[in-house]
Amino acid sequence: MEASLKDRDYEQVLRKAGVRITRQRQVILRVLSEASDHPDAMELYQRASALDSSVSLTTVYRTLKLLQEKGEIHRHAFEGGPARFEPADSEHHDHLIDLDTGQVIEFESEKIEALQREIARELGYDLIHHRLELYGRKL
Amino acid sequence: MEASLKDRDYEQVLRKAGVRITRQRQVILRVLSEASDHPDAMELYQRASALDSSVSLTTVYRTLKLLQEKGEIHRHAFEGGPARFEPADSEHHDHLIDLDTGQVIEFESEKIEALQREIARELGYDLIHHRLELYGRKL
DNA sequence: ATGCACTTGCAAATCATTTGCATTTAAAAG
DNA sequence: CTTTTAAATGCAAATGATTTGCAAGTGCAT
Repeated sequence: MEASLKDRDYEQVLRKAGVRITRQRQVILRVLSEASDHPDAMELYQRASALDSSVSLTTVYRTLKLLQEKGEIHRHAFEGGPARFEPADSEHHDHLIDLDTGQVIEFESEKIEALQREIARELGYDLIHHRLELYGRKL
Repeated sequence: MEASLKDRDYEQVLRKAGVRITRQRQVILRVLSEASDHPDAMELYQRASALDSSVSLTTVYRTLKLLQEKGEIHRHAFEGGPARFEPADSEHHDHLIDLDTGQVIEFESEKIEALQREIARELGYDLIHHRLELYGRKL
């Protein structure tokens, strides 16, 4: 299963950073790596505690923060709702949010990326990161 | 003063919408129209209550929501901080946030706008609105 | 002037997230 | 394997931003 491969990846990173691999963390890492949607903390908590009832929402939040700091996951605060998460392993991309369903669609545009860097530079800034979200409805 | 002109504008819109012009709202409208930075609710509350101590934070929030619904102001939830507001009268623009000072710089790029619409369409979506924020540091 | 629906301030509620603390546990050391 | 101990956990309470219930106050059409 690809999931266990990814789990291992997370664990390696965490171990290397001197972080203990607890039972709860294993479950959360598994759930995270199996998610292809962009779940929020509560959703992850529900999926995790279904596998192991000893997982608490607090630990989900703490683990998410940890992984975020290690750069293993990305946190997205989309409009009107809790933050949603996704593994960081894929290529950089931005998001289109379906206003009716909340579904998140990923896309990338090197043209836009380039324009952003150019604009920042023109304003005298070094672009550290950006947030580009499109909100739309199915045609 | 330009401020009083804008105040009047806000009042017209609100009156037309059947909204009562209270003393508190007048002060909040004035403070909003005089702001050229992008203040948050607490900042607006402080500026407003300095002019009229009867203004409460609750009313600031209620008025902001009201104006937002009428399309008179824009609310921006930038990363890591409370929402910030600005009058809606100017042209559409996006924002560059100085990571060190929190300063907000406005910019616009018709190229990026066009690309966004194009991307949404390619994904089968009608673009309703978007959020483009650049986070950077002075060169 | 008068009435009443709209507004207000305050306190309490909400929502997402974080933190304090006493208890448990991973995993390094022996 | 045991011991040791700093790190991690769950729970409850705290936070920060914003909203809401409610009793009291007030625009403004008549």
